[in-house]
This record gives sequence, C-alpha cells and structure tokens, in this order.
Amino acid sequence: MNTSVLIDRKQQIMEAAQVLFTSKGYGASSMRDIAKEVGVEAASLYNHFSSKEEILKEICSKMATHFFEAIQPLEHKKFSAVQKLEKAIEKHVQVIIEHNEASAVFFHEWKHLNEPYLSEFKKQRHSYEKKFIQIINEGVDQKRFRPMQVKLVSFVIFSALNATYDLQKSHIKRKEKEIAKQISDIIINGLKISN
Amino acid sequence: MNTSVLIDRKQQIMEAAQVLFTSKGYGASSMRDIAKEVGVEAASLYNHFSSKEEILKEICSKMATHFFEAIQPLEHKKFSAVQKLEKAIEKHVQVIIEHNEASAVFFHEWKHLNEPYLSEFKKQRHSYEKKFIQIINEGVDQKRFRPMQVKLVSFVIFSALNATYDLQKSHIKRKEKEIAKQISDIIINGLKISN
DNA sequence: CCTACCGATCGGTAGG
DNA sequence: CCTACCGATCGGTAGG
Repeated sequence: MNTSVLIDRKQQIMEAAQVLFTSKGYGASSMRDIAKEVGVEAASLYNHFSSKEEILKEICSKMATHFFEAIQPLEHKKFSAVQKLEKAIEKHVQVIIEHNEASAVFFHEWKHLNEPYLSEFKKQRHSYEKKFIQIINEGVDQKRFRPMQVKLVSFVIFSALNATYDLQKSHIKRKEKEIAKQISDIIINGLKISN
Repeated sequence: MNTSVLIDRKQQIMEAAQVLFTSKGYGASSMRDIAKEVGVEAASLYNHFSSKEEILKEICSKMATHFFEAIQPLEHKKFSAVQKLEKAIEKHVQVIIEHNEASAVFFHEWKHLNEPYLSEFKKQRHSYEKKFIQIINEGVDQKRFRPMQVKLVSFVIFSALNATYDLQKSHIKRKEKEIAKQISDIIINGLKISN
C-alpha cells in the first residue's frame, strides 16, 4: 500500500485551501471550490479531512508549530536582549515568507475556528507573544530600550511583522533576510535609547 | 414624509453589517443575519441597498472619505516633515479608533468587492499611501530621517497603524491621542537619524 | 415593510 | 475515489 499518494493528496488539499481561503475568505470558499482545484469530487475530500473546519485547523496548527520551532533555538543562547529581539524578528519574518499562503490564513481566518480548538489557538498565540514581551522587558532592564508600555510595543511589532505575508504581492521584491533586517532595523532603532 | 426614519434604518443596517462582517467575515454573513440584527425581514434590506455587496461598498467608501478628510488640512500647513508625519499618524489612528468596526471591514473585507469598484478602491488607497510616502521622502531629503527603502517603510508604518482597530478588544485601554502618540513615537524614533 | 417563493449552492453522508 | 443525494440555507425577486 502506497501511503505517499495519500499524504501528497492531503498536502495538495491544504495548499488549494490556503489559496482559496486567502483570496475569498473561509466562509466564501466551498468544499467544491477546493475539490475542483485539486481535481477530485467534493465528497472525496472527506477521505482526508472530516470537515471543512479540520482543513483550517490543520493549516493553523502547522503554522503555530513553525513559529515556535523557529525561535526555540534562541532561548538557550547567550545573546543580549537586543540581539535576541533582532534574531527573533528575523526568524519570525522568515517563517511568514516561507509559508506565505498559510500565513495569511493563520493571521486572518483563525477566527472561524470553533471551540474547543479556538481557545487552544489563542492560548498558544498568547504564549508565543509572551516570549517576545519577555525579551523586550529584558532590554528595558538592561537600559538598552527606552522604558515603554511593553504590551503596546509588542502589539506594534507583531502588527508590522505579521503583515509581511502581503509583501510578496507588492512591488517590493527582496530576499527574506534583507526584508527581515530592514524591518527589524526600523523597529529596534525605534526602541533604542538614542545616544 | 419623514426621510430621517429611512436614513436611520440605513445607518442601522450598516452598523449591523459592520459587526457581522468583522466577526464572521463577509462571505459567512448572510442578509438574513443582518436583517435579524436590525429586526426586519431579509427582503426589507433591499429597500435600502440593492445588494449585499452594496452594503460593503458603502462601508468602505465612507471610511475612505474619513481618511482623506482627516489628513487633508495638514497639506497646506507649514510643518516640517517630522511634524507632518507625526500629525498624519495621529489623525489616521484617530479615524480608525473612532470608526472601529468599520475600520476592520475596510482593512479586511474590501477584497470581496467586485469590479469596477474594486479597482476604484485600490486606486484611492494607493493615492492615500502616496501622501505618506511623500512626507517620508521630504524627511529624508531634509536629513531628518535615515535614508531607507521608503516603500518598505510606509508598508511597516501602515501595518502597525492599521492594526489599531484590534487594540480596543485587547487589554490596552488608553485614550486615542495617547495611543497615537506612543505608536508614532516608536515609529518616528525608528526613522530618525540618531545623534 | 411583509409573505411567499425562486433556482442555486452549501456541508456533509450513504453506499459502492 | 465516485455517483447520487439529503436538508438547510443562500442572495435576490414578485407582488402587495
């Protein structure tokens, strides 16, 4: 039995769904739309996913894993707070750009998840954001960052970073690392104590 | 004949639609959902709007007007580029916070507009963004801002600003002006030449 | 503003 | 993986 065919088909369905959810929104994308994109009948999708919501659930949960794994190696390194924030921003942007379509779904369509998964999603996101807030607090303690309302700062940072999935379609064509570097420059310069 | 009743009802429909489009998305919000919120039958909505899309169209076009009107008075004033950007950011955030629900629709649901209005929408937004880009360019010319990729900078700025509609729901409760000031502080400090 | 209704399409299932 | 189908719901119209 060749399971790789099934795995590929599952991946195909997710990729088709990502494109449709992003362009039309979750509610306006039908299982028949997805099926047509994949080249099968709508009923066949239910061999791979038990419902439309499960497709969304899997896209979101895969993205969450990517984000956590990207910044996890930083935790044990002996970086300064400034360096840590630079690296974390770079990694975060890299994940978004590498998984462009899935990111757009992750950021905009998660609200269509139902309980209990919705609460789980929010909890995970919150714990991820807390890692960034902690780094910023370190920077303030070390007198490298100006004293600020750290929650608002992290809000501004994530707002700027999370929009980068939209950059691909714009006229700005740069390498991931370069984009991450420039965004992180603007932000970190904005936080630093000028001297 | 009392036209004010009709006008109020139209406003009522738009407000109900804003809440629903924001929470469920345009595609998943039905005319029956909106009607129920208003307290009439779905068919009655068509006395005020010719289609579901027209409701979306009117929400988006009203917001566009608000944005343009907010920054228009700045153009003729003799401010420096730094001051102009500060004021423009403040005005922009003020519009978002004053029209919280409509802003969320404006930023996330516009893509469900159809031609020819879709192109009109994009054109207007682009011309608005160009006003900001011009101010930033002035600042660079005046050696107040670091030389940067101005398009990317404006992208970062708008990403941060446009997310503020979401701030209301978070734990950050501040006055509009205060929020605008703090966000503009972070950003403008990030653009300035450190000295 | 309503009732009554249209054809189309939805998510999902049965059964093979 | 398909055909055939379910009940529910959709945006919108006719007619009053």
